[in-house]
Amino acid sequence: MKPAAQKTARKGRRRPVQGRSQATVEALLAAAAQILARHGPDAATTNAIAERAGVSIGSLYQYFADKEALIDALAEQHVAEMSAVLAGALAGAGEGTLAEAAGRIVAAIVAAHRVDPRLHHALHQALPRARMSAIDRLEDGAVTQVSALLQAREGLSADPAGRTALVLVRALGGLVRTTIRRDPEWFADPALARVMTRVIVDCVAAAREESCG
Amino acid sequence: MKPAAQKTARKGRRRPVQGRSQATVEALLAAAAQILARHGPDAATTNAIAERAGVSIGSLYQYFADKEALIDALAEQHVAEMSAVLAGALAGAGEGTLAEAAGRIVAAIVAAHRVDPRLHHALHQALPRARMSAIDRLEDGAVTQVSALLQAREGLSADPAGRTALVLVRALGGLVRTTIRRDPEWFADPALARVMTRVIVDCVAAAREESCG
Amino acid sequence: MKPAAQKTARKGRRRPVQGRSQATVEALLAAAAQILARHGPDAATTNAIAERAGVSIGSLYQYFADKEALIDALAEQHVAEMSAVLAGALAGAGEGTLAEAAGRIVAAIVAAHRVDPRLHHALHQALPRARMSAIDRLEDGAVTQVSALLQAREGLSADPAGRTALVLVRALGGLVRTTIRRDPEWFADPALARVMTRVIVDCVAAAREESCG
Amino acid sequence: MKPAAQKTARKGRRRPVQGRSQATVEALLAAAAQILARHGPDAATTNAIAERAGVSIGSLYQYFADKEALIDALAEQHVAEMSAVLAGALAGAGEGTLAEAAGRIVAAIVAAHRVDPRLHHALHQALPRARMSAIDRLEDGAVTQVSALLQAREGLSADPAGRTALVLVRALGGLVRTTIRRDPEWFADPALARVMTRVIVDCVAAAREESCG
DNA sequence: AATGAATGAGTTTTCATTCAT
DNA sequence: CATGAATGAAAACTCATTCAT
Repeated sequence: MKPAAQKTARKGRRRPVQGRSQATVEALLAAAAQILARHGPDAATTNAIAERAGVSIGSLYQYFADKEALIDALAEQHVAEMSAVLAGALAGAGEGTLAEAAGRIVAAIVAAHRVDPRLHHALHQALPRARMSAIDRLEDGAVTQVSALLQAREGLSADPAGRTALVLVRALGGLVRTTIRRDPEWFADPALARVMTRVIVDCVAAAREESCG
Repeated sequence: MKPAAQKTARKGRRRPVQGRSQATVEALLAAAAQILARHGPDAATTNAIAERAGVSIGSLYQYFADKEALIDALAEQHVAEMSAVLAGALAGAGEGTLAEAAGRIVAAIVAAHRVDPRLHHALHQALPRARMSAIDRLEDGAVTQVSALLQAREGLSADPAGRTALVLVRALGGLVRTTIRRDPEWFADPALARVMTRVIVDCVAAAREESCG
Repeated sequence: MKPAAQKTARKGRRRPVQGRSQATVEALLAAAAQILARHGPDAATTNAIAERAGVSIGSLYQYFADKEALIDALAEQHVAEMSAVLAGALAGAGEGTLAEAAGRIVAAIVAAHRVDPRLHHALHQALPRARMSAIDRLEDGAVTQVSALLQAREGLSADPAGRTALVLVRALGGLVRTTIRRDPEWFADPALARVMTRVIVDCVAAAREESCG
Repeated sequence: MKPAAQKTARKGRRRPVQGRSQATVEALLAAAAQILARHGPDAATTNAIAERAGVSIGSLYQYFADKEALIDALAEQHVAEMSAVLAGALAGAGEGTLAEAAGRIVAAIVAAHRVDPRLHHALHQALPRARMSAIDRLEDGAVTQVSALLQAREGLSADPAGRTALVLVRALGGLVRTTIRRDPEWFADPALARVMTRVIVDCVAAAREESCG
């Protein structure tokens, strides 16, 4: 199911089940996340990761087929965390007026990006083009959820709902990522959230018009 | 004036004066762009670049202090091209109704990203956080232009105009970049342009309300 | 305490703890010494050193931050050996007549230079002016010992003793080094030792006169 | 006759006879001397030398078969200058008492080493072992002159005169070179000259005793 | 399982030298 | 003859990966 696990399994590495192994794997992932976030992709060598994890380089290869598998697993983990935050924040997001709902969607996107913005950026840089999949899947999940919400709330049909969700997630995601990198202090500004909310409301309105008209 | 040229000079590499040299430099930049766009940052080794340029590795170092200087120069060039396209497309963008103006802004952003989307993405990956400056400067230029346009057309004051421009450029830029990477065929769809135009119109309306109200 | 070790540590190379590592480091130093002595500084490339040591190039960099650190460590080792020989030969050198003492000093200097004359010369060539320190420290040590000996034996005060020791060590050192390089066979000639002994006796006499007169 | 010239001729480079060529060659030698003296052997690349000489790299190879030939020629030139100084200072050195003569010999050695001490040291490092010849020939010349002087003045026979001259030249040369590198300010101290003079007088006395006894 | 020493292919970079203009 | 762009062999150094202990 999990591609990283598949790959790991494919090359014959065991999936960790026991406590000690589990701890080692977690230490490695945490070390990789830390180095990536703090020092960027170039600093994230396998030796550096193992050292920071307090583990021998041999142990790293005990649990990950190669460096790629480790980075993939980390991306997977990070995406799962962001997804969880997103899903949680989006739980009752459909209630109230459209503006209220939009505000909650915005809050959810922002909250998700707060999980580990620097790691998020580093993974964007580190993941080879071909396998941006982990991060792309995050986006897809967000789109699906937002689309479902739009259909349920606004009675939009699948197509305009999906397209609108896609536009919203990508546009607001891009805005959030760039802002978090370039003006992290402005990121907390409620004015930004207001603008984003407005964009959602308008987009939904546009979709409804298009759909009905 | 050009930072890349400055750097090159600073480290003592000759600036090309003869025709032959000029051709070599251009071949190197073109080769780097091609490899970066087609095969990603990891494939862009100095040897590979020199080889594809049909030039010896020594020639590469005749004109660029190191690999970084070459990538910087390429980023500079690419950003200059995108800026030129953007500026050209934004030239008479202020005319007509707001919707028409917005449409032209969208067209400009799209046109700029059409210059070399894959290279653009590769540069995003290749440029370390510290030296994203070239690409960031492109964004800043776009923001400045859009902001000026808003002030001139809509009579907005500097602050809301600048903030609105920032939001628009980042949001639409993010949307465009992701879409061009993941759904390049959808990129040409006029529906996408329509949504983006609508977002602009609404954002401007919001800014005007906030400003006047 | 050992600068070379410090440097190695500073740049993050491991210090050898296991027996295997220790053997590798020794093999590398021996190989470097051999190549330096037999073929000169230009032949002492890191690859050549690793190869002659029967070790991969990667192993060299496991233990030495860079080529400079390796050469420094070798110089340190060589100087330590020469110092040990010198100190040993100088141990009871103060006994007997002045002529006898002088003879033993000469023997000590000669013995120290016999340790590895060709390596000694190669290090002189290989060490940049700035980092001749290792070899200079050897000279300083010799001066200190000879100076102490003169003060104890001849009752000279610190200043003339130090100056005389400096002159003797540098003059005889230079003579020995040049002779060992250009006329190695003459190096063993007792006539040479006789002349050197005579120089010492006379210099000491001169120092005593100057001091007393 | 001149080895460097031979080599140059052997590989088919012309010997410069015309004014312009002569000037180019001199500029190249001067540039090489300057770089060697100021920045050491590693900085003395052929391109750097040509550039500092204000001449194209091609011109360098017009007059010197390869880098070695250039360095050789420079060594030749430098040795010739030192030889000239030495010969001049040694001209009437045989007059007066032995102490006076010795004083003049010392002055000659010192004067010769003053020509360009840093270049002298750099050449010592730069010249591969096999071809120290230029500098060695300087030493040989000094030995010959001092030996002749001893024979003429003191009536020594060839053997002890030669041996004594060899010892003196090498010992004092070594002393002078080390001192000029490590304590350049002390180099001018008349006390140093006094000690050196004393060494000569004593050595000569020893040679006479040995010869007569 | 864990360790960490060892590996070596692959990268960046330099510099003596050539040769077309 | 002079020029300087071009060359490419070779050097220093890195880092993912293996394997003996």
